[in-house]
Amino acid sequence: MLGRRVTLRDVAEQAGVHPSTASRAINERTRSLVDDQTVDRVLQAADRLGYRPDTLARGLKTNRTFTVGMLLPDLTNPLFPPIVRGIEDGLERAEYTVILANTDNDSDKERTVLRALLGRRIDGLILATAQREPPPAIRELIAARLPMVLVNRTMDDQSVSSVSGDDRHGIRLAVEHLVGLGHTRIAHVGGPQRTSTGLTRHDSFVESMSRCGLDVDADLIEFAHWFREAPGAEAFHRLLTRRPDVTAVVAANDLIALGCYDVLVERDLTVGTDVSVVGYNDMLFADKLCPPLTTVRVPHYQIGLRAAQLVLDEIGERSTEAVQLRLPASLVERASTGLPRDAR
Amino acid sequence: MLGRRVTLRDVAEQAGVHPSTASRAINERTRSLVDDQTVDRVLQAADRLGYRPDTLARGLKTNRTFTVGMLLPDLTNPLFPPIVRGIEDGLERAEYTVILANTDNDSDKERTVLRALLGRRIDGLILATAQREPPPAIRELIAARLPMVLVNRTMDDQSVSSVSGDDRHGIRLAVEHLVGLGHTRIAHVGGPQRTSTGLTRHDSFVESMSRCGLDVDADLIEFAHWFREAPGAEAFHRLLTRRPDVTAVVAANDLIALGCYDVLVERDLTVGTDVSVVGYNDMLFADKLCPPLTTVRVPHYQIGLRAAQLVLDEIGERSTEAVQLRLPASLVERASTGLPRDAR
DNA sequence: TTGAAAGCGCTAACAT
DNA sequence: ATGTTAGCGCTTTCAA
Repeated sequence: MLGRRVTLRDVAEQAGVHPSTASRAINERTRSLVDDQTVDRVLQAADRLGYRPDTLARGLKTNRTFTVGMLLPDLTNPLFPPIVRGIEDGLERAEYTVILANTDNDSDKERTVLRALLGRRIDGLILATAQREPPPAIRELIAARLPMVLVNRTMDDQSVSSVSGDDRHGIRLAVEHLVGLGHTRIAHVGGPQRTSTGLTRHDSFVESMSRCGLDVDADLIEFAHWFREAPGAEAFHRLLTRRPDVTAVVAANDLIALGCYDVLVERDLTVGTDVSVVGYNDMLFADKLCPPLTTVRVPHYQIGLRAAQLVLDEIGERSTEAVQLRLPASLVERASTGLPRDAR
Repeated sequence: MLGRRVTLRDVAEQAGVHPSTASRAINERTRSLVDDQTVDRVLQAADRLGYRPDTLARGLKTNRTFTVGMLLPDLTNPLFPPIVRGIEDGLERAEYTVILANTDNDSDKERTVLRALLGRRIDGLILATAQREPPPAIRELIAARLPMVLVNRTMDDQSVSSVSGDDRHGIRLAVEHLVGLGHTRIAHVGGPQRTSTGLTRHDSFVESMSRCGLDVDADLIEFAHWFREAPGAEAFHRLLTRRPDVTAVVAANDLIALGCYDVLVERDLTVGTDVSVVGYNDMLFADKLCPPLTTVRVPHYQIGLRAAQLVLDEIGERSTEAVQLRLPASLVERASTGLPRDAR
């Protein structure tokens, strides 16, 4: 099976035809050019020998590698596995595969891994690392019209397609849920504002509060440097020190919400009774946390699936319009939210 | 940058040398064959033009694709992201990349994706799906001497290298911890016995119990069909119905432990006080569960890292001996274990 | 309908 | 130290 690779020439020889004929017979697209009987002979020979087309050699000729690259901050962030899984499944039918590259939010590393991906002649790129303002390397690729799709984020320049959840609506659901419970002093721990997710969620928080007739004091908002537990905890710590009267907090994502949990526990406050917490993403095990986290569900697997389809479309046709897909978000109520403590 | 790819010929032309000279100058391994000044000229030209070697074309010639494949059941199982991340990081320095393929524990799918991987001429294979008895396709690859490394699992035939945690010791730590707390009626919800992990953990459970002077009644053991919550819950349900007197359970992994949580909650029993539960893996958020899970920590990232090194070694040298690497496991005590209820 | 020939971008023998 | 040549496995003109 590996001793020596079975090549198209071997198949052609077996079938008693020229390699180019064998190629035509094996490729679905060109099969109609070949006599039916010949097709049969070739296919049988291929089968008998266990022939497997060499994707690379084919790519060298056709200028297609059947590979897309994906840039993401870190696969161990629970947000990404379902997205990646969706992408993989979406690419599979087209016999495409994805090569992942973790950037660890480091722009040097991003450049390096991007370089490696381009060295492999990827046919397209999926970005989960997009900032609102793309770095020069990405800008160049856009200019060069490399098929590209953003997941979970958008760029200010909307000439690149994206698939994300409806963050504006999601945050509104979160705020309305808390207001419905009777909360009025609601805080927001936002994410980095250089990302569209951070910006949109913050923006929607402010808007939704106003819409509910609540003042949004600037003290009620603090930003985490990054969408992780520790920066979330730091931000919420600052906020709570300044405004110990808040009864609820909307976190920009679930990991930041976990950071808020830590701060509350440290201050001997009970999550859900003393202070309500809402997260964002409904990540894996959000339902198993202590207490189970009320959060906004985003269809991550679907996001990945649609992103795969979009990038395949762009690879297929030379000119598709950029689209901004926004999949619906929904609220999942669990035990981390409850009536405000002064209503008890 | 993409308009037309910069090729080695372009670089050679710029530098006023023959393409093969340019190739030698650019490749570190052959650089010494070229005059220093020429090297400089070539490197400068390459830099100026933004040349990036074409990994595929190179692979076609050298019979190396700088790619390894990885078969895993499902990336969204929290066990895998840290392992994959370790593999990716371990391969990076060698400019290798990994292509993931999810099998969903379906042997048909495994064959299909394996076929796709082989079509890409992977230089090696990392298996996270190993059963104790490998399927024929894998057996063929072993016979063909495709560099291969197992992660987190081993095969009965030890001719393939593997990297895993020390399951035998890990389970022993779990049992001793429970015995130390005073438990005597300790159950085990095992994993599938066709996997080495399932088998070893069960085996070590029996051995460790005996070593502690406790009888291992056959009723105290039940197996989950698979390492996930639902099968774990079903198994523990059967067990508890038969033996409601157990005060502690050692689960074959954390997800099975979560299944046990569900069963206990359903029966109005409190995890950690009514029944103690120990998991295995210390997966992401095991510390944030309700209650935080006592479990055995396995260094997954390190497992991935070492696996990457091993497969690179095997790819590099034509004949390395198979090794079975076992990295140390340790117990992490949290709130899901406590004194037996009859000791309170 | 099939064959011949060329070439994708690169590297490795061989020749100079 | 460098150039020449050939070819990895495949597809795609162009001819027949």
